[in-house]
Amino acid sequence: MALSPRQIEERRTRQARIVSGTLSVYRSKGIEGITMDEIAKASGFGKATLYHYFPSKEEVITTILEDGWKSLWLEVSGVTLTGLSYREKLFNILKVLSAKVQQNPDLYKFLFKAPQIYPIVKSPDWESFQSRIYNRIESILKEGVEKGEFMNIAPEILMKAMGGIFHGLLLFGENQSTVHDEDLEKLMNQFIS
Amino acid sequence: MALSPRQIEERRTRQARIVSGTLSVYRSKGIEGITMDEIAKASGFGKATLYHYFPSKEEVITTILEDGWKSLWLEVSGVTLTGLSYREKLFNILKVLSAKVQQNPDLYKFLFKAPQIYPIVKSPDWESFQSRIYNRIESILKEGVEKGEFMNIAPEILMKAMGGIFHGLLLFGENQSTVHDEDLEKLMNQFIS
DNA sequence: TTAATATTCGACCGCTGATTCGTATCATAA
DNA sequence: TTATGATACGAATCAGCGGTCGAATATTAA
Repeated sequence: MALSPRQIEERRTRQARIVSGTLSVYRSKGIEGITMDEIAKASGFGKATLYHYFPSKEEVITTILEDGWKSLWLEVSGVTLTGLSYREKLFNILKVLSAKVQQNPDLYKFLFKAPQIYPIVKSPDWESFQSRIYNRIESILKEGVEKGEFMNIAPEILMKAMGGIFHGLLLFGENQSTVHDEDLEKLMNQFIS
Repeated sequence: MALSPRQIEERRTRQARIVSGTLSVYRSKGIEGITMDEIAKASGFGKATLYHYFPSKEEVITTILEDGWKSLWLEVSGVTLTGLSYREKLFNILKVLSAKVQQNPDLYKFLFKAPQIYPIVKSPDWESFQSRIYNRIESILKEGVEKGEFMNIAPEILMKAMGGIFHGLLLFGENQSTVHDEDLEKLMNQFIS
């Protein structure tokens, strides 16, 4: 018997509740503290019930990764770039990324930390979103360097350095005081040109 | 009965063998793959024997952290800074760090990754070495900014960004192609001034 | 030589955490 | 109203891992 629309809707709501419970466990107990018992407690279900909504813990994790990377990608892909200088293109992308990240830092910390700890996730769909983002940035860097708008250094290195700055500013340390667009822009401009 | 010098020496050798086995497990199986069974296999001892040389797994880990951070600090503290511009001071320090890190990337990846995963290591002696390094760099940044030699931005932010670059260039990704001093210098100069 | 100590190790113990079982209740289509 | 599936969950089960045990073998100070 097929599920009614309402039932499907409710299933989704409960899945979302579980996902959000998982993130709240992450927030309070760190990534090692994420156990099915804790997720159950935090999301208000019995432990066994979780398995009606996700086939495994891994699936909970990958759902978070996928939702997160996808939403970042949607943000990035929505940025209009036509008729802008490379510097502006780059900065516009970084700006939306930074806004998104700062609006829910724990989620985005999780996005970077989780894959280091649960290494071999089968069929990592989320990676495709991640690489779309990276590719878009990297190609801007590459063209910017070619056109002489950016400093003349191998684009891969530039990319790594950029990624590092982004990480350092937004995701490092406990108390990430908010980073303002002006600071970000200042640093990036300085860095890139 | 006290141990003879030779026995002490041999103990140390075996401890070193265990430490190095641990790092090789880390290299091949990642940080989650580090179990006492694996360490035993990799270092050529029976599991029980490990406990004659280290009281616990945690102690193996902290030994690695301590040795690593200490050796970084020794390198940094040996850099002469008198009579140099802030830019040169900074670059000289980064240069020795970079050399050290690139000469054994897995070890230094481990130095940064391990504390994220084994969070509450009692009496973390290694942290003192870490903070000595950070302090030395941060104070150069601070003075450089004050004296107007570096770009005018809050030194903490500069510090985070610097740390990020360093991470990004040297410790990120699987295939860290070697980063040459010239690139490092170019990036830093660009960035800082 | 011999008693004490150092060294070695596989098998076992206890715990933790993911997953499954068995069962009970609820909603709904026939 | 009743049979089927959806929902719920605490109690088992099972596996992996840190750490210990007990016994064997080597070394060495007397």
